[in-house]
Amino acid sequence: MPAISKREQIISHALTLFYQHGFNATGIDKIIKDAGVSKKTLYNHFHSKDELILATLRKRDELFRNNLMRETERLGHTPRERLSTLFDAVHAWFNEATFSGCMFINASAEFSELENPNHLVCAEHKRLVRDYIKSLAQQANASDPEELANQLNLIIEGAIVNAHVEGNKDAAKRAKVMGEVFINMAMKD
Amino acid sequence: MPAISKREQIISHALTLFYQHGFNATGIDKIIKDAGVSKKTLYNHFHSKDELILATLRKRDELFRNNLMRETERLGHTPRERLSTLFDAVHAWFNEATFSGCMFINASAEFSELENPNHLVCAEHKRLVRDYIKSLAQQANASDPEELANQLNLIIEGAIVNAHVEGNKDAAKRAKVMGEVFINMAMKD
DNA sequence: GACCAAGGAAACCGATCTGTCTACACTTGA
DNA sequence: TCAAGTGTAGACAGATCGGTTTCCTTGGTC
Repeated sequence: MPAISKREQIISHALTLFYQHGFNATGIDKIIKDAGVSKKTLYNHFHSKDELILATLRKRDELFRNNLMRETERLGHTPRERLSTLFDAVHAWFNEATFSGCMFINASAEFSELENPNHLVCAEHKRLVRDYIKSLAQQANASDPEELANQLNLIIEGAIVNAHVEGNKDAAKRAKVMGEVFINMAMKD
Repeated sequence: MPAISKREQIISHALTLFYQHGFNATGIDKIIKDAGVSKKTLYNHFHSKDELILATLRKRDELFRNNLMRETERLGHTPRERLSTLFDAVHAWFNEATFSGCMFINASAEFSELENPNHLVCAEHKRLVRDYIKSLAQQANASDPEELANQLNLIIEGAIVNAHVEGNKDAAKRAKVMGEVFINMAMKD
């Protein structure tokens, strides 16, 4: 058993390539070349490119949410603070050198039918992120945690679009100010 | 001179195909088949697929903004009202049968480098939409029209993502409620 | 009637796509 | 020692990609 399994190796490189160049634009040959595996090995682990895409999206969901939660909780110590530092974590993400938008928004663009399995994973990811925000809102005793989560999530989505389409690296700062408005509204009553 | 020029005919069909299936996933052969023109004709009017994509995005920008402005102004009669009916126009868009997200967000996903000409047109489109909102905010005597436009725009972007990725047809309703908060804040002082 | 630009149909080009297959090397456990 | 499993390298298949070219028709215009 190698230190990193071939499967993980393939997913890891596919992740980078799909994220930077898109799904349709990234060929299998490029993936196996970067990952340093043979085509046979890839097709031993994944029956098709689509299956690889699915596995890649699932991996990205895991990595992304873990990172978001870790950063949010590292920067803020009370639930109330964390509703705010959520935006700081997002800000840090926007300013990573490899930032290329939200992989799930990007995937939804290429697999636009809602029933498409790849698209479904994207919707699921968005739901899970919102669930996390909701749990923070609940711990902070917001008046309507679900609605606050929906609002903050929507603001973050808007900031992501702003950051990616227009290259606005400060999109999260405005989003934070806007978010505070709703956080305060949900706290005072 | 035909009623509809071949050029417009090609752009029109390319628009539908690119919007529904994406840019990389849509082949030239499919476009010429749908448009009912020969490949020769297409390459007489456009030197490359990329040039066609660029022309298609420009056309979409024109059509989209005209429609957004028309609907917004049909539904609201004062500038203040129109800041609000903007969201109703967006709501109607989300509920069109062919809704498939924002074509410019989608294009930015496939052409992710900011310097890519196709991506630049997307950024320009977003700027123009924001300029329109800003002009409404100015007419409504908002305290900081530019900032209000940035805020409402960000909320709309978030709603678009919500509507497309998760298929939430009511995303614009929440966005409207959220938008009103900032509109009221910018009006009272 | 002569000319010409525009378009249509389709062959063709080289490249690339996803996916399959063969041949061979290496490790590991029985 | 041998069999099985896993890997590599890479040829190959068949389709499709963007794009070029050839040949032919059509519809004006002088």
